[in-house]
Amino acid sequence: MKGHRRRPRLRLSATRIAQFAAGDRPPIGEVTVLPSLRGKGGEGVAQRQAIGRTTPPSRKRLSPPPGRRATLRDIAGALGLSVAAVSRALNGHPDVSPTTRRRVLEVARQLNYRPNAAAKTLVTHRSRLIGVYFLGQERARFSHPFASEVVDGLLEGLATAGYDLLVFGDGLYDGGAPSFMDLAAHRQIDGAVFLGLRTDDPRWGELARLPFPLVTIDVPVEGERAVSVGCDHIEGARLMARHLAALGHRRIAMINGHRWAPVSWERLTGFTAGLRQVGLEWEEACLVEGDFTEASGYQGAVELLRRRPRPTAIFAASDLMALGVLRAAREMGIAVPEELSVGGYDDISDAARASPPLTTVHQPRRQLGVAAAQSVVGLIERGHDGIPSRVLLRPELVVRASTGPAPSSSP
Amino acid sequence: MKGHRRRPRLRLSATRIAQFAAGDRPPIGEVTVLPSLRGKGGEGVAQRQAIGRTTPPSRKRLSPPPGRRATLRDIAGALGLSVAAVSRALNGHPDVSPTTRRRVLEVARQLNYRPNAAAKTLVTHRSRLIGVYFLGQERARFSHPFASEVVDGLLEGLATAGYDLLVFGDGLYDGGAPSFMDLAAHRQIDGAVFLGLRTDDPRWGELARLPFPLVTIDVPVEGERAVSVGCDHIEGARLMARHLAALGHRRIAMINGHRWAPVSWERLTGFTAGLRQVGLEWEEACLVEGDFTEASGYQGAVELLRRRPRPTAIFAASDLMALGVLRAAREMGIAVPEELSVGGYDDISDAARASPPLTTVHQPRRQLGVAAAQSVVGLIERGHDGIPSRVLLRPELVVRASTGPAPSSSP
DNA sequence: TTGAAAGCGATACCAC
DNA sequence: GTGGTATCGCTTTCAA
Repeated sequence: MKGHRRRPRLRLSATRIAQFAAGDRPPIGEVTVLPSLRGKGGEGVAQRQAIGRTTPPSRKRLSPPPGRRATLRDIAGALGLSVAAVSRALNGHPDVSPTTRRRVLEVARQLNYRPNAAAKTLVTHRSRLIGVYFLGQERARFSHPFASEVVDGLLEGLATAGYDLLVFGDGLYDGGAPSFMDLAAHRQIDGAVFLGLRTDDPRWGELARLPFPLVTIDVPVEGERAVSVGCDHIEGARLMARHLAALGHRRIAMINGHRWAPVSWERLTGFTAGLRQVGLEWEEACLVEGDFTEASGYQGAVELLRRRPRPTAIFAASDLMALGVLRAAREMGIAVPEELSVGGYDDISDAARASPPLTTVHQPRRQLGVAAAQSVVGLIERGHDGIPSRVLLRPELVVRASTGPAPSSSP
Repeated sequence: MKGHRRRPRLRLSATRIAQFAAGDRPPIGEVTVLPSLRGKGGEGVAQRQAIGRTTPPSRKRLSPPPGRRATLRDIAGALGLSVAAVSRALNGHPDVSPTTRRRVLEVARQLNYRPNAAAKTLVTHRSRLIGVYFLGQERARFSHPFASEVVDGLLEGLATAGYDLLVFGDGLYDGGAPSFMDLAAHRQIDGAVFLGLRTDDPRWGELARLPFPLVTIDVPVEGERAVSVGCDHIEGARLMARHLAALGHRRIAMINGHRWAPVSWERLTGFTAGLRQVGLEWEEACLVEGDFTEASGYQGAVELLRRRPRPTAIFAASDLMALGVLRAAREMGIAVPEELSVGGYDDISDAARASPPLTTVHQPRRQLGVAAAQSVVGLIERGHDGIPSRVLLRPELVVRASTGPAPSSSP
């Protein structure tokens, strides 16, 4: 491996931009490569010394070293200081004279200095990198309607705190599910966020030994170095139950998610509790188990809608499944909401645009991500003191056209 | 900074899992922290020597050093080799004896050795990190319907090649748009992918000086170290034009994206060319400029639908805008497709579920991402030889219910 | 084929 | 306050 780098040069033709702005044609950037090689080894040292000699601690305007980025040594050399002093000045240590700090900062700016994360990581054992694990989704990671917005919030929260995000995920690597630790070890991540973790994941035991803080979304985990962030799904499902009951429905069915997701248990619990609160009985027979996907919602609906007497309302534990229910109803010629009310969960963007628009339980997905970010960062930087071990955000019922009064007579 | 690390320990109660599987209650992981500190400094050296002494080159079963990850020195010590030899063996250099390599690999496995990316990056100046820049989207990054799936493909392609993905984006950092280089310099990324780059971005000139290969999505850029990946939008828009014309439409309007996106020019060009091919005239008056958002599509539609004679078909250069058109038509009491045909572009997931389902031009988004990944990696590892400077994927017309025969009489 | 040693760029300890 | 220096884990000459 050579370690050398070409430095490309791009010239964007301003005329072309102007032309395109005038609706004429699109701009084309032109990139040409100049053969200047990246300096290394002895050459680099020579350059550094040259900088030290030609620029004594004076007011001369400095410019970045050619062919490579400025380092602490460059700043130290230009100022006649030691790298140690420069490092302290740059990192805000108290034991630097104000004058020195000022001069260091100024030269750093002039040389366009940027700290080298790799070097920093090597010596501090801290990378300022957070790993996000997308679990149980073969292909849809960022394009998963629920996960994507959580990750958006996560990214925002982490950027604010000065952390970067690294993505891991099932199905991305050869040879089945790789160990969490293997993925993490290479990049020395400081913390991790888990999305879609199932309780039957063979690697559950591994979470044990992760040498960094972790946050799970929607999966309760107890411990000093772990935080779980999620919505209060018991409450969310309860809201839906009361809404349907208030509309006069009595034969209410539910299509739940799979049993390996803690949220399934929570939503079922909340839903049945809600029905019970208004004096309705819940029968096990009204429950069908899906897996959160559209297809499973469709299937579950077909099964439920063939029963006699037919349920007048179906609560699906995810919007995707609820969309499947709508499709099944449409195909079976059952009018929504006249003959059947349908409730979903998540409030994904498709929900509002479905026909009819879906009544659902809104989850503040972006805030979930932000909360997750704050939790990992808090755990990393301040330890578990003052960091809640569990963060529960409030879900909200969104009533749209897919639910309506119970039909007076049953088919 | 101490550099010390606690090692957490988590015990997952197996009974609880079983109970939950039985529908009883959800599993709770229990994490407890043991006070064993991470070794460093002198301590670490002592451990290493101990390993070297207690395990001479024998067949003894080795285990990872306690409290820290194994390093090359551990392997070397256990085998009585030099770190240099171990490094060469692990990296597949030819100048190692087969026996040595075998033994090194075996010990590495036993010690659960993982290379340290930071150390490697520091010396090789290669990080195996690719930066993806989300531009021009304040909040929706991963949750943007177009971008998310491209990034999914990108991630997949990169993982296959052994690269990781780092995310940058506008609005993530304080103080306005930061320089591309500033973001990249810190982490020493090996290459970059740009999404949503506008031709009026003040940082265009900066692309010039990026010291690594770059790929733009949907923005043509020429140069040895740059590749642009996208769809053939001229062709895509042409397909839509011919489809609408074939349905008998004569008064056809278009809502384009903003002029700072090269795709806008391409789609307009293709659309007018398509109309011309079938003998239709294109009037500038039929063009409204939006900005790809739903709101701008709505506005544009309101404007167009107030005109007399009213257009009988509208082509929106993005599905989001087309959804806005549908909303406008609905509010204005104009039936789609009976009185107005609507075409979109992108085939986002909402398109198929819209009512009526949207006729649109499908873009293979995931493949776009995969192609981008292959391009950056190719550029990095093999230089520009044999790497196409531009990759154009084929779009596809998807006909759904939002387009239909032109109404015989005009309102 | 292997080993010794010089860094890569930064931090932190210990003197002064 | 400041400087010298060992060190993080690894790659890469250069000798042996």
